[in-house]
Amino acid sequence: MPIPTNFSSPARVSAKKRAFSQIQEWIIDGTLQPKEKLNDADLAQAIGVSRTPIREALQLLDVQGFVEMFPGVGTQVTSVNKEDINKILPPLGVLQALAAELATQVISQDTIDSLREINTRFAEAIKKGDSYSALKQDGQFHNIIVENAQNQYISNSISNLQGHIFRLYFHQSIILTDDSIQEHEAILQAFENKNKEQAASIARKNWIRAIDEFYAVQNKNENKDQ
Amino acid sequence: MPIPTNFSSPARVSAKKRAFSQIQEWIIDGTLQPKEKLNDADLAQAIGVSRTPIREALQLLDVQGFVEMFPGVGTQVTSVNKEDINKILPPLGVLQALAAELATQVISQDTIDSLREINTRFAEAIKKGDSYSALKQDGQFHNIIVENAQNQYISNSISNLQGHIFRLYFHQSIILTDDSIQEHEAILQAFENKNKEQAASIARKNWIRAIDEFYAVQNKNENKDQ
DNA sequence: AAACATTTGTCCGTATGTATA
DNA sequence: ATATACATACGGACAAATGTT
Repeated sequence: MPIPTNFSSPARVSAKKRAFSQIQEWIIDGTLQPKEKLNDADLAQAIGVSRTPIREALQLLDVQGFVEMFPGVGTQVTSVNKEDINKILPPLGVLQALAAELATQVISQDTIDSLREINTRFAEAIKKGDSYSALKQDGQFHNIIVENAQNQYISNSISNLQGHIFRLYFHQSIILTDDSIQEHEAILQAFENKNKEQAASIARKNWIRAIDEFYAVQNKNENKDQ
Repeated sequence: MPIPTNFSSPARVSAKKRAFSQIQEWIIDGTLQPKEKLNDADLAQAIGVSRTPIREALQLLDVQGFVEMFPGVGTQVTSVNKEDINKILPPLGVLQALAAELATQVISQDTIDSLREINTRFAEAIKKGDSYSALKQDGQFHNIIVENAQNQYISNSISNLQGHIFRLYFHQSIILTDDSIQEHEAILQAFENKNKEQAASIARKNWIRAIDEFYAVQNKNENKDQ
């Protein structure tokens, strides 16, 4: 009997991309733990491809900072220091602020309206305590702004950082509070007023504030941090 | 006769890294022209390695935006629109500003002194009209600041953008003027005064100003720009 | 300290898929 | 439209390098 190839492939997707998405997902959701050593042969067998696409995927993950490759030695999942939130949010904040500033000049009222809808769903998710959904809505909100900035260099830089944010979420280092709801609305009003400085300022604050909140929660949950 | 492999390898370096550096250099200096189609086999022969490290190098260059890979079709050097300077400098500016802000709190007087020396060499290069040397000194100046910010996420984002700046230089889209000399000194003084807001503000201005100068030169050299 | 075992880095062959005649 | 030629994506094997007993 001939081998039933492509028995259940919903869409044409390269082995490399499959490997990349799968490994990234495993890292973000914690299936692959920080510091865990990655063996390409094992991964190849697990995902059902050869070592080549695995290696290629790992190199991309290396560039994005999800794994660390030591040439000739091995590859391991990068450690996720919770304090990294202090390192990720500032650059993400200034880039998002820049994106908001640029978007101000070109964003349409239609887009602003749909952003407002997203913010409504975001608010609902927060109220329900569905933090995963909240994070996704929040991500979509900001992604639309970034798209409107129409700058590939900004998009690339931001998307690299975003992956790490999601990962920190799965490590319970990030919380989203209802302060964000009002800030989102304030950004939208700045858009409507074509006030780019204000849009940038609020956008940056919106990201930086998460650092303080992170530590507030840390101190509440733990007697001592360090 | 056996093939004399590694006839002149000064240091142990992987084939992949050699391929990456070489191809990137060729793209930046214009040996490989924008829109030029890249063939793995040809590159492999030219560099003296097999196709695998070539492919791996091309994927990294793809992530960095130097080449564009069309799966199953081919790989080509990305086109370099001179207007891209408008897109690269703003994110680079805000990231460099952030780096300067963070560096302010930790930079030592020794480091400031050596930055001052670099700025002197930068000034000399400008006076001599040696724009390549000027660009390198300028790059080193800012790299030291970035290192002092001690934030890997910022460093990564910046280094991605920096490569494109160098490439634009080779396409005659970038000029450095002596305004930068004073601005560098102003940044150093802000460091000495521990004034992080000022350091950030000047650093950003230092990068953004290049956009205006670019257009000033454009308008001087051309009668009309599109 | 030396030989072993494991894993990585590299090579090259092949098949799938794309563009062209 | 079919067939042809070609480049790419992937697979599997070898060899160099590491660290381990």
